[in-house]
This record gives sequence, structure tokens and C-alpha cells, in this order.
Amino acid sequence: MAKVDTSLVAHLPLFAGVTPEALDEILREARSARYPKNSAIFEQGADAQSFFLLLHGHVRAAKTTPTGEQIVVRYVAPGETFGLAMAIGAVQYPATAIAVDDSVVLIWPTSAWPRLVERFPSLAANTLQTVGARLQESHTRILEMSTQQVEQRVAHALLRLAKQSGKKLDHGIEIDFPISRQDIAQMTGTTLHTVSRILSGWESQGLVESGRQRIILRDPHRIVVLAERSADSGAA
Amino acid sequence: MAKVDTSLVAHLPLFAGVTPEALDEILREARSARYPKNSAIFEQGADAQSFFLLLHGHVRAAKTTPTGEQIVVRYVAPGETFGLAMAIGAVQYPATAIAVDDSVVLIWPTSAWPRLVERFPSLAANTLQTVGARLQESHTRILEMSTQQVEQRVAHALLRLAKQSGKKLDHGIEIDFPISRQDIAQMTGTTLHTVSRILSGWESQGLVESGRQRIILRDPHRIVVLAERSADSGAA
DNA sequence: CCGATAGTTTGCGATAGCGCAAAACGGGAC
DNA sequence: GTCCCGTTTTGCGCTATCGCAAACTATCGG
Repeated sequence: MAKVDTSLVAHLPLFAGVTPEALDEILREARSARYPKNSAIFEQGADAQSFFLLLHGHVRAAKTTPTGEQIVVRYVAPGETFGLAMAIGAVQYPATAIAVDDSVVLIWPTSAWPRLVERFPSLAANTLQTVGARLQESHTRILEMSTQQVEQRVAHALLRLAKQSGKKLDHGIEIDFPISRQDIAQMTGTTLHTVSRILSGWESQGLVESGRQRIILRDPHRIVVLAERSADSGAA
Repeated sequence: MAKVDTSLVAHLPLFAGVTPEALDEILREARSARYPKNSAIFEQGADAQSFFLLLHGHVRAAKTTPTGEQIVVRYVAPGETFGLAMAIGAVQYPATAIAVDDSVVLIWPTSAWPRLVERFPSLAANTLQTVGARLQESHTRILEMSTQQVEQRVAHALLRLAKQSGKKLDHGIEIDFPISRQDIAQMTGTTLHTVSRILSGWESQGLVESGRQRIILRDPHRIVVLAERSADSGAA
């Protein structure tokens, strides 16, 4: 069992209110693992034997319908937990987790959760907060899907990604993991074709610069404007 | 401060693992109140000064956009909590809660939450479970909005309502609180017109019987079939 | 009992976005 | 350096669903 450096994770919201000694104890129950790019960390429907904390890299959580369609539930950034099925009372993972970049995670056995929560109640409180925040995001997403057109939804999605995982460049903000048109379509409830058309349009207006699984927001401010306008005209 | 009968609420998931004495102590911090039909319990954006447990009646939680459009986040049934903004770290209510029927609720001051959680850690664990369940429902809803057509989404919504708040009749299942076409539209991301058309169609096929703010599922089984089919034909 | 009001139904264009198909493109593997 | 494969782009017809408008109808208050 690899020793994990507490200083790397002590500041995370998950461990707020946890003493260094307690943190040490918590980390002793975890092991770490590396997942190469495009490898599955767990599959939807599998028994939830572990829960995870992402240290490095990026993970995509996606949900699949019986007929094979997928949506992206969220992208996990370093410092975030995922696969918390047990905390919410699920026996199986409700989604599939794939490393979209070479990633390093901490892994706890699900069985350790009740004990940890009992010894360190703030873990439950902290987890409640993060799950609550995700619930709010989901509601926001539902609101957007109900009331906005595709272009605005894509704008919102990109802005969110930029905020969560944006790398500042001198000429814009780059989303710093590989993401395809298809992925964005699955985040916004549309098709890769429509996303491609939208990005092409934006590119010709200098709003973004994009390529194969790569997007740079060149003019975030104008994208914010796009995201917020209700339905008026906008052709050049 | 009205005395609340513990026997009425002892069996709720929220209080699982809480001793009768503890429950008594928890309830002593609450007061109860009655909200008449169509009255607001709290407004989106208001300071979250209380959290609630519904005893009788039904409550609609709805989220409004800056431009005035609304979606229904969920319907609250007796025994469920709502307005848990503080537990998830929000200072203001993210949605508006309206009693859709004469309703009775228990009300705790937000300020009591940290103390209650400290004394009774299972409260946090139980709340985590319910919030987690709601998160999953939200994801399911997003999945549906992304991959299904309106008719299927409406079918799913009605089936869910029937399961949560259905009253068994000899000739079907009635949703036992007033719900309009508009409400269903706001649950499924469509317009009241489209919902009306769909229900009219179903009514003529004997699937449902409906009227002003009233819906009876006459043939739940066939509605399940409707909800599940992907996109094939179905005209009589 | 009757009128006012909120909810419902329905018709009819308009259109955003889908779905299919095919071509162009870019990057990595060998 | 070249080939191959996954990704992206783009054209084009189609249709589910919206949006507006107007008529209709229960229900409730008085």
C-alpha cells in the first residue's frame, strides 16, 4: 500500500475540519492507482466496490441508456471525488468512469465508508455539500435544456469547462484535456453535427480556436454574451 | 410551540437509526405550520432560514430563469424533506416552494442543523442518501431529455408521479394532487400545448382520463410501453 | 344560478435541429 | 515517410415541436 502525502490533499473541501492525524488515518485506508488515457475506471452497473478521489488527470462520467445512447454526466477534475455510489445508497455504479487523460486516483474500498464516517463525521457533512452542489448543477442543466437553444447550452458548457479545467493562455483559455464534439454534444443534449456547426461558426467569428479534441476560448467575454442572450438575432 | 407526535414521523428514512428519545429531542426544535393551497412556502433567492419536512399535502419546487421561464424541479410528497439549502451549503433557496394543496409542514430553523447533525450524525448520513437519490433522479431526467422525444418523457413523468403520489382507483391510478398541463410541461421540458395534444391523444385511446388539473392513468401498463419504445410507429 | 377566470383544446404556419451521407482532415503507428 | 482510423466538416431534406391565436369549458365566488 503506497503511502500518500497528506499535504497534497489536506486542503481539499472533502477534508475540511479533519485534523492532520485523522487525515493520515483516512489516507492509510486508501491505495493509489494510475489509469492510462482512455481506460475505464469502473463501468455503469458494476458493483460499487470502491470510491475515488482524483489526484491527477481528468475523468469523464457518462451514463448510457438501454439503447446505447450516452450522456456525459460530468467531467471530474483533480481534487474531486467520484464513484460515491455507496454514500448515496446505491449498490451499483450509476455511470461509467473513463480516464480521458493519464490519471492518478486514490481508491478506498466502499466497505471503509461507514467506519470512516462514524469516526470522522465531517466527512459526511462535507460529502453532503459536494453532492448538494452537484444536485444544483444538475438542476441548472435541466433548466438550460428546458429553456435554451442549443447554441446557448454549448456556450454555457464550454464556459463551465473553462472555469473548472481551463488553462490560461495569453490568447485565451484552453480546456486542458481532450474533448471531442461528440462529448460536448453529450453534455448539452444535441448531436456532434450541430456542435461542429456551432463551433465552426464561432471560429469564423474569432470566438474560439479548435481542432481535434481541443478547444480554446479566444474571447470568453463574447461567449458569455452568447450564453445569456435569449433568442434575438446575431448574424454578422 | 406545538407538540409533534413522534409516531407520525418515526418511520421516515430521515430518522432511520435515531432513537425515540433523540427523535423527541429533534422534534422539539421544530414547529409546525399549515400552508393553504397555492401559497408560497419560500421563494427562490430568499435567505434560507428554515428547512422543512412535509407532513400532509403536496409541494411543488420550481426554479425560475432570469427571463421568467420556470421548470418544476420536483413535487414533494408527505414524509419528504425540502428546502435543505443549508445542508448543501447554499445561503439562499435555489427554488421556490408552493403548496399545491393545503399542506402541513414541520419547520426547523436553519441554525439548528449544525447542532442536530453533531448530536445525531445519522441525520447527515440519511440526508446524504436522499440528496444522492435526488441527484440520480436528476441525471435520469437529463438522460431522458437528451435522448427521448416529448411523448416518452411525458409518459415517464406521469408514471413517476403515479408511483410517488398515485391513488389507486378501481379504474386506474389517479395523481392525487392538482396538476396542470403547464406543470407537466415544466417537468418534461416542453410546452403546455404539446402536453395537451399528447394527453388528448392518449385519452382517445383510453390510456388516460383527464380534466382540469386532474389525471387518471387508466392503463399504466400501456403507458409503460409507450415510455420505453424508442421511436417506432404507433398510430392506430 | 350565473358570470368571471383559469385551464384546456385545437388549428396552422414556421423552424431549429436532427439524421443520413459523404468528403476532408489530422495524428499517430509502424 | 506513409497508411490508417477516428474526428471533424458540410450539404440537404425532413419532421417533431414550438409559437401564436382563437375558441372552448369547467370551476368557483358571489
